[in-house]
Amino acid sequence: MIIRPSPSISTRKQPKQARATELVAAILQAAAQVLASEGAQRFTTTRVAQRAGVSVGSLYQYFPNKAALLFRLQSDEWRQTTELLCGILENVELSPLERIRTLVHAFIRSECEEAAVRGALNDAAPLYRDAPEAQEARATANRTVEAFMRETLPDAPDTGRALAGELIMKTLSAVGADFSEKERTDGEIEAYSGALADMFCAYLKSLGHRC
Amino acid sequence: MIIRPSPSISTRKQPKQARATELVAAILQAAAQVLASEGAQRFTTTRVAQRAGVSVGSLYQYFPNKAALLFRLQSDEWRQTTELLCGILENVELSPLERIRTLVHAFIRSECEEAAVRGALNDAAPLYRDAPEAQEARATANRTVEAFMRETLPDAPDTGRALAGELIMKTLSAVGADFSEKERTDGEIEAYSGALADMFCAYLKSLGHRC
DNA sequence: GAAAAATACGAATAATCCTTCAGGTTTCCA
DNA sequence: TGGAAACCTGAAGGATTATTCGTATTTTTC
Repeated sequence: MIIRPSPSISTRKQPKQARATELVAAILQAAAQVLASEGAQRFTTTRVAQRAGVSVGSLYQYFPNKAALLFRLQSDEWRQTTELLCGILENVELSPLERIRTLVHAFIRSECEEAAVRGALNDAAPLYRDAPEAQEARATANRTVEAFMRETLPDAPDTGRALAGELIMKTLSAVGADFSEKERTDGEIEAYSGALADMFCAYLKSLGHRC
Repeated sequence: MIIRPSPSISTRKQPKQARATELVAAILQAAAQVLASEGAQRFTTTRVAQRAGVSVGSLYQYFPNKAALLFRLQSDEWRQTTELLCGILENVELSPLERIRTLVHAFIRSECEEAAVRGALNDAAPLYRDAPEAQEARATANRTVEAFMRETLPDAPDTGRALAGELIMKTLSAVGADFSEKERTDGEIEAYSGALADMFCAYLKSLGHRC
């Protein structure tokens, strides 16, 4: 059993003036660039500051430590992805299975668009994933999926439904991360997300979804 | 695009005397212990040597660098898992779908048995995964799966079959890794591997497997 | 039993990195 | 306009780590 000291990620200070806001934005942008071009291994607060054209000290005024900076990047990605996916899930014009298909496609494509950043962010996950903030973010995502599953499988027993939701979500995120580790062509993305959607649909049908 | 210098992992020297063989064994055992108890972050050659009761210098006589030691651990796990799974895939007394079910269960269980080591090994993957040796190991695994898929889906077109095989393999390994990140009860393992097998079977059936 | 080969040792090296802090600059507001 | 608050700086501290290499010990060989 691994016990990692959960890094304190609480924000240190909020920018109040315009220049500070710009500075934070510059740092975040630089951080993503460093992550993408140098990898998680060489992701360094000094390097980020240098790339942003500011001093390290400034960085530490708005991020208490390196983990906080990484978590912020991850958090922003999450928010972006969540919005994308929720929009699809709530689109009542599509049947549940069509929504799944659309969702898988959108997710895989979005993962591949910034493959380098997301891959490196994944490699760095041990640094921030045990923070309470990160755990709560995952819990929120779970609830959305659960609601969708209730709609898709109204007759299935609660436990089976919850399990199916968890499985689909885990599969999507884990396989998406793995898939986006290499650069992919549009054709590959199309084929892969199609197959993944096929698998999910076949599974849901077998669980009693009436189509 | 991330370009990592691929760490040279070629073996440095083979133990020729009995004491050297024992030393290597002690190092490997200690390495697994350190990985499990301290995590990838604090996995250090010095710490491994200390735990093994030998000197760091001795470690570096049989492993050219830290990555090589990690890769050796991963490699041993792979060999072990591969043997387990091949045994199941070649069991002609079971139908293909029964084999899938058995395989998924065995794999998930095996992942969970040494969850701590495998999880940490995963976290450390960036250090060794780009080595040519690691890439070749993955290629070998692919061929086994392909052979099985040919048997399971004799009528499907080649491209679709290859994709399905890749998808199932990726899903299994990615989801297994994610699932084993927390400690699991036997019940959870049973339920989860059952659901995963259900999903694979439903998918294969939808692809035209006659059952 | 002595030379050679293999093995073991571990202090020292060289490099990297996170984070702080004392002191200067800019912006705000009354 | 002047003081307070916010902001920015970057050299330096403190800590960790991967790896080497000169030396000492053990085993093998002849």
